[in-house]
Amino acid sequence: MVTLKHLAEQLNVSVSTVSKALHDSEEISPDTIERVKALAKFLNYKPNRLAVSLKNSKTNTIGVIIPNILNHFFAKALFAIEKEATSQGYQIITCVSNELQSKENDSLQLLSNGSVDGFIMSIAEETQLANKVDHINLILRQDIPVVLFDRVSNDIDCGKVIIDDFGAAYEATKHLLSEGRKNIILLTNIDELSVGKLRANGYFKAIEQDKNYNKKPNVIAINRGDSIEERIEAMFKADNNIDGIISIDNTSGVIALQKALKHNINVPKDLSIIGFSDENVLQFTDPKLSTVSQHTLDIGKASVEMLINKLQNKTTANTTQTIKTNLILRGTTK
Amino acid sequence: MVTLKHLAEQLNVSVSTVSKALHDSEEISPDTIERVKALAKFLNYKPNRLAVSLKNSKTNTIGVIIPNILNHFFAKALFAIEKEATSQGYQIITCVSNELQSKENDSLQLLSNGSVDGFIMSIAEETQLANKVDHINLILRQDIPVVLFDRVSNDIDCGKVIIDDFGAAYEATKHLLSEGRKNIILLTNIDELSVGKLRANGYFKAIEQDKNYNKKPNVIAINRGDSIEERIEAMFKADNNIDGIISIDNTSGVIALQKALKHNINVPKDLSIIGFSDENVLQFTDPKLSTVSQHTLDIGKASVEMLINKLQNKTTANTTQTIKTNLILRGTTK
DNA sequence: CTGAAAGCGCTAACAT
DNA sequence: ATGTTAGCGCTTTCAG
Repeated sequence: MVTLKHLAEQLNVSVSTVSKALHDSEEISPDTIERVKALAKFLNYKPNRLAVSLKNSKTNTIGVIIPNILNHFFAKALFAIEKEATSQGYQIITCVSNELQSKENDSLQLLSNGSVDGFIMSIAEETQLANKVDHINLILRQDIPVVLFDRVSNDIDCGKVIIDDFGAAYEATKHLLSEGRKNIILLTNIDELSVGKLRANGYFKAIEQDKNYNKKPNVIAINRGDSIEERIEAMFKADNNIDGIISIDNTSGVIALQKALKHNINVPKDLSIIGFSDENVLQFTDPKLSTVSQHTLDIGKASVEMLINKLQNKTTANTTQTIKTNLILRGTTK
Repeated sequence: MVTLKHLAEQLNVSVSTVSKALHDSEEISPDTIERVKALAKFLNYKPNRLAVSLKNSKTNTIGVIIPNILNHFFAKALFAIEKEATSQGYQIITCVSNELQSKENDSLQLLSNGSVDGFIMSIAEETQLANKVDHINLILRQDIPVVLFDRVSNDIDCGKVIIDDFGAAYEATKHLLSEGRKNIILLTNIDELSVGKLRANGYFKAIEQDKNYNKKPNVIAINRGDSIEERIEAMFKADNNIDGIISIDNTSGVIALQKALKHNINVPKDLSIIGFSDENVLQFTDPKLSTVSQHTLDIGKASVEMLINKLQNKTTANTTQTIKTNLILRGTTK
């Protein structure tokens, strides 16, 4: 590896002269600057990032901890985070918590030793269920900024990027009601997560407000480990008057659609379905699923911007940014 | 941040004593070791990774460059890489090339400055099309080990982890032939990639060897930007005697199945379909797609193992490891 | 058993 | 305009 010292020796100048020259310091003669740069280029000199970071006490690196990279929402968020971070001159170190609090804590510990300047993360399911967030607050207390996205906690005082989960589900339900649907099911496999609860509340509120709707809210919560397909099959068998489904996670909607078609239910004539965004599965269905679009790319981008602002002391307050969603009506709604 | 110096001052010993104590050096008295460790634990001391890396000239970090994180194959590979690396005490820094040679090169340059000990990567489409791999060879020449997985190049002399693409497609095609299929189409949207070519060759070979098969091989290559759905619709319209489809990428098979069902073709009675693995879409189809399973997790794991062996000088030769695939017959084959 | 000192590669205040 | 020096946090040789 080529170092400043190498360059200095070759050119018979001091290390500091070389360093200054490469930074276009006023102190150095144009002539020297040119010679230094020429040799640096020739030898493909690249400043050692570790040394620079150690010296400056900043790494230009962001630690990203996501619960599950095989979930398309998080993959997409990671994609956006990587893109925005790179464009702002930051690297990212990625860790996957696998929904486990222990792994989440390990990653936090592992990286909070000078490896990263701050964290962007979405809380593991286990952490959220137990609402044990001390490990994250510990990081904050070490003055390492954290930005939470999607899955957040009220017990953590930090920057947050979320969507209006309540409002999005409320609007989606209202749409189904406006179609005149009389038997609307809410389908969820994220019942215990903060976002799941908020979305369910949006559904409850919309139902409750509608004087003409006679049925009680009806939630089908699918637990981890349960077969989504079987639950949905059973649902259709148990009640053949379902005329509206709102799925608040990113898979059960597609599966419901597929099962409905298999049962020869006419979608959207006799049954409307609205899912929460996962655009990548849309190409696999016909008709195409109507969804609440989460603008995942915006969420990732906003998270990076918020963290970098913190890192560069442009912001000091902890704000919560709400990314707006929109209902995209495709083939599974009237 | 707590440093060795802090501990040393608190305990009235020297920095080197503290360092040695924390490493259980024989030179230090058990008593001192205990005191040092107790304080370190109390203050939650964590060695600064940058300093350690700088000192030791190794980072215990692997640079991972993948073409597209929204492709489920790569997301899964990344998942496996992260998992195995973590379990072996390595961190990963993730970069996404977005199939662009320029971004691939940027990442390589960015990280080859002491940030990582080695790379695991799959070549960007652009790089593979042009077969311009100098930027990768440049890294190798700097003695930074590289392991390539899935998309490789003969012009790069390094460790490689691949599947037997030729053999997998050959076997899959043979299976369709053994069912007595007489009009088998090969569907691909990765026509230009090395793996795509190899798989197509497997198909050609199987067809060629079968004396009873009268038709010529028939490849439908879908280009980037083309609508997969439209191409497949057109395919079914143009020829209503298709009785076998082998899809060698991880999406066109599912789409073909969906379109076939829409055209009321009886799968698998009148049409068999075999895809290349993308287990995550399986839950969305009925019948379930028969696939060549790529064992993506094994690919990721093997890549990490190969790289770490290189890093730890356990291996010196550049080997190519072939992960075996297997044909999983589900609902879309007889 | 413990400590001093050098050095990893870099930056920056402080000479000259 | 250029050089000297100190120091970021750590490890390790060598001296005591």
